[in-house]
Amino acid sequence: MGRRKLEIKRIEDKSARQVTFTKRRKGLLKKAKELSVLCDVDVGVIIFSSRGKLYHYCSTNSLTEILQQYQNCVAMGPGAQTAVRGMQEAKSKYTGLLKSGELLQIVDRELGETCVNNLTVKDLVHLEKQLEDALIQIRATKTHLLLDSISNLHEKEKMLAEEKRHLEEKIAGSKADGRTNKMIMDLNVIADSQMTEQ
Amino acid sequence: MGRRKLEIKRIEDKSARQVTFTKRRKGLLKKAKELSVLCDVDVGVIIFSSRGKLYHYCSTNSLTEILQQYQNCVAMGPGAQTAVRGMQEAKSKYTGLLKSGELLQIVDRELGETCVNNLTVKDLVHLEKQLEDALIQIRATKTHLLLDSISNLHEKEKMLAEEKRHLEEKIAGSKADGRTNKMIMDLNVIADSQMTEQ
DNA sequence: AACTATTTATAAGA
DNA sequence: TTCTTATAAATAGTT
Repeated sequence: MGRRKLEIKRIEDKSARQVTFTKRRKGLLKKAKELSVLCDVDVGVIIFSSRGKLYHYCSTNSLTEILQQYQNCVAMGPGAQTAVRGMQEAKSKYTGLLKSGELLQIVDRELGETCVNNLTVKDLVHLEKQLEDALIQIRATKTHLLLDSISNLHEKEKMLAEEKRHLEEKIAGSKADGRTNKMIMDLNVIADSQMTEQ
Repeated sequence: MGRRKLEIKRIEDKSARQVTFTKRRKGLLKKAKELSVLCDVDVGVIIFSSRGKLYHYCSTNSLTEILQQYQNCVAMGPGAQTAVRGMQEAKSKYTGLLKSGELLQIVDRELGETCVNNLTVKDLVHLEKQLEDALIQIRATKTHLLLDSISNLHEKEKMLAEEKRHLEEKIAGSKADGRTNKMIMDLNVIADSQMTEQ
């Protein structure tokens, strides 16, 4: 839908790709919202730009809610072990920010012009303060990240423990009164209803 | 985009809602795919029908991978946001060197952005190291500048002391044999040469 | 960042 | 339902 028909393959021109990304990202999020409103369904969209910036839409309060539904449905099924591997791949794929000391280059550029620029001790004290403030912020962020990560892991641990308990109860129940056949029948009914649903 | 403009609110007629759901679901998943291919980004879409049936699209092998990335980002949520806000305040306080806080802008760009950025602890450690290196360099330059300044002052002190000694000698001499006029001429010559010197 | 010529998506009709 | 078609919406290339 534009001046020309566009072939669906990676746009090589970086600038054009960025423009298209902005336009289509907006379009996708809008359509997700419309779908959820018009049809009264839960929708979640997650977009990671190549530089790792996140954009998302979620019809409910938190995407986490939808993700949990999703993980209940799917992650339990085929391969839950691949999750960890996938995460590590994603991490190593990340090229890292401020590649090859962009920051130092800037400082160098400023300091290199010292003679011409008539940089004073006062200027340096100022610059020093800026860097110290930046460091403090970085460290605060890092600390928060670590603490949040830890509490997140604790949450997960609790959830898993609870799930385990539930499963154990179910197993104990089915062993106790021989309802195995009934259970299988019920599952088939569920499967059929999902197959006929559009 | 149909025969009529459609208001974006829940479609009450169940049958019409179902038809629209089918069409728009297909459209959304198609657009998600196009976005990921055209712009080379990771995209995940999750749709739960009102009856709990799941539809999804994922640009990578498994949605789980994307979800992990997402949870990495969100995990740092509130804490990081506070840090970012603090950063922005700090930034607005500074003008001067690195015009309009170029340095902090850069750190800000990397750290802040929207509510989320795919920053890991590793990234922060990297950024921290860069800032520390920059600080070391700033301080070295400052020290150098201060030492230079001090030795410069010592030089000047020596020179002035020597001049003083010369002048005293001359005064002593002129008192002895009445060469006062010649001495004044010599001082004028010195003053002129200093004014034309760059 | 706007514009506009086209393509694409889709609401209603058959 | 599925197919068709008129129309709205999205957007590619341009300025």
